Amino acid sequence: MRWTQTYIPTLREVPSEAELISHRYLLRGGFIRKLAAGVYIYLPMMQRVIDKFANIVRDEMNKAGAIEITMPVLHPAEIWQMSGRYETVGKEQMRLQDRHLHNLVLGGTHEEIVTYLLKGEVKSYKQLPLNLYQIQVKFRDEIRPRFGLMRGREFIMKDAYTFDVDENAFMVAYQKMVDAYFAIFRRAGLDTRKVESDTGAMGGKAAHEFMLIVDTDGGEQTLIFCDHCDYAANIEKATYHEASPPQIDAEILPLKEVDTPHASTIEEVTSFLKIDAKRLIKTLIYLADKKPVAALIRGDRELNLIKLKNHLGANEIDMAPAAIVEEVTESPVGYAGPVGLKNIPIIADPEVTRIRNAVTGANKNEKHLLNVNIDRDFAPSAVVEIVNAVPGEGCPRCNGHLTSKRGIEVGNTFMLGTKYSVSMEAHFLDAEGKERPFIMGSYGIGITRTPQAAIERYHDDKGIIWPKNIAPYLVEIIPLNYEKEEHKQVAEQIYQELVSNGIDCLIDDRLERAGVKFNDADLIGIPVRLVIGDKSLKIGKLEMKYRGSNEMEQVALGNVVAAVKGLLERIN
RNA sequence: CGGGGUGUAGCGCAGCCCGGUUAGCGCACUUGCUUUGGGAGCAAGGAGUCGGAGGUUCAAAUCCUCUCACCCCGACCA
Repeated sequence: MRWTQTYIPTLREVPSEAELISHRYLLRGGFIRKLAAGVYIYLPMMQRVIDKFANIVRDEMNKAGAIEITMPVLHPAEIWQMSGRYETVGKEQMRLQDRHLHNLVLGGTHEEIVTYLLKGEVKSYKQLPLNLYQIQVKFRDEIRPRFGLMRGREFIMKDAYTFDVDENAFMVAYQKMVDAYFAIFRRAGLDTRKVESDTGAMGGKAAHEFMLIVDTDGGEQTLIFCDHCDYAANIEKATYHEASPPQIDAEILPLKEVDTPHASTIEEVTSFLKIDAKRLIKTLIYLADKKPVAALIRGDRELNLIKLKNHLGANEIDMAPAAIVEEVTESPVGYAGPVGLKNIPIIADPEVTRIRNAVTGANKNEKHLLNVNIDRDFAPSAVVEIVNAVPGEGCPRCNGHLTSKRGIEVGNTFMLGTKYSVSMEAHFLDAEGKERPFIMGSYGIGITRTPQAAIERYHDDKGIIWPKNIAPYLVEIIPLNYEKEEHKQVAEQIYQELVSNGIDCLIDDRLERAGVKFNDADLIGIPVRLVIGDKSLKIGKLEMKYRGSNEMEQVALGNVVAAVKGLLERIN
């Protein structure tokens, strides 16, 4: 392709809206333009990246036995009512009405639609297993779209759905998808990690996420790894055992109320009373589906809202507003404690039950209680782990210790079980003629998000460094002065040679100065750069350079195709 | 949803407090000449409903009210 015949509107200045480096380069490099919050136009360069990645996905999915279909984006609301998700997915779902005032939704995922499809079609175990997938636009009305393609309201996703006769068959299908995912990301030049994750609104028994580890601000998820075994989990899901439990007092002491003027935060209380935060019980008041609950965690821990939400089986969970806290605790915010707390469920983290002679709020203004003890002074209604795992603590699986990294989710896999087949009554007849629900799985890959994640992972201060297999072009030819007949002729000849050898090639045939071309080339990040200029032309050569390194190599004009192929072999 | 902020030429911004010529600057764009291995120089030029609506005033980008859009932070604190 010729630069002058395609459309690559690079920008010199940084658009003010972009925060993440990858988002900036997408805008500056002329890959995307914003139409509305979380809604983007994919320009020619982005289109090529999307096509290349989608083709890798398609190829590996096909190899794994999945079959491509295309389902509608527009769904009747009734189908979502069948599974019950119309009520539970909430405001993330885009909803609209047609001229007949019929309720419709724009699909953010397609479990209901495939299940509905197969419900009427697949009636025998002989027709299974089945794995259907599609690559198409999805809509999710995100609370806060941001970071460009990373969290958009409209985006492209590959979603696959498996249907199996039983648990064993399902595990085979699931593992096939996991293997396919690793193959896909490896081909795209991305080293991903599989982590355990929360199932969220999708439901089902278990789930995994495929994470690209990054060390930039783009790492939207916190991940927990074991330094010894292969335990890996999203912080939402990660669990742990205490590596060095605090010492427990020998004696249970009598309850005592003390004044703690102006000390309402953990820090203020611990420094005022000169105690370790590990002795403190933090009492947090939440509203779970509008009903107040108290969560007790140790003073040095962080609450894990998802764990709490899952335990309660709530759809929505929010911090209680001050007025509710005051009503429930009969005291100003900052002095809540479990002793004497009436009429609301008290969920305690297991660590809390192991503190002897703890410190808590007294449910009175500027007062705390000392020597609080479980059973004698309060009784939790449930004891469940509701705090975040912390680096340094013990691995739940082995003797190792936990560490933490940041990552970007590029794919996910869900073990759905029979959630959808049962609720939507999608059954088949097994070999004994018995009616059974499908065992299902669903599998997503962010087609537009993954390339941005790749940029977040592979870039320098001049621009993108595309992995070769998702790069918009493999080679960029830069004739330094296209007006010079010799530069032009050599460039054109090399271009023809490469193209006829099936190598994706972009030639910068603009009448721009060298500096402009170099800077744009660095920005758009095409892996191999061929520079044609007087210096090396004098000796019958051109210059070849990989975008990811500073080393330049001179290549004889007659040997360019072989040299380019050789270089492409060696790079990511 | 809560808090903060921004809307002025394609992009990045100044002007707004303290109302007063034809609303500026840089980049980009057009034309000409020179230049030509890391974002060229000079000259001439084109381009703006000052986000929208209403109001105050002799006079509004500037003050007031409403509204829309977008960005950032938060929703980890009892």
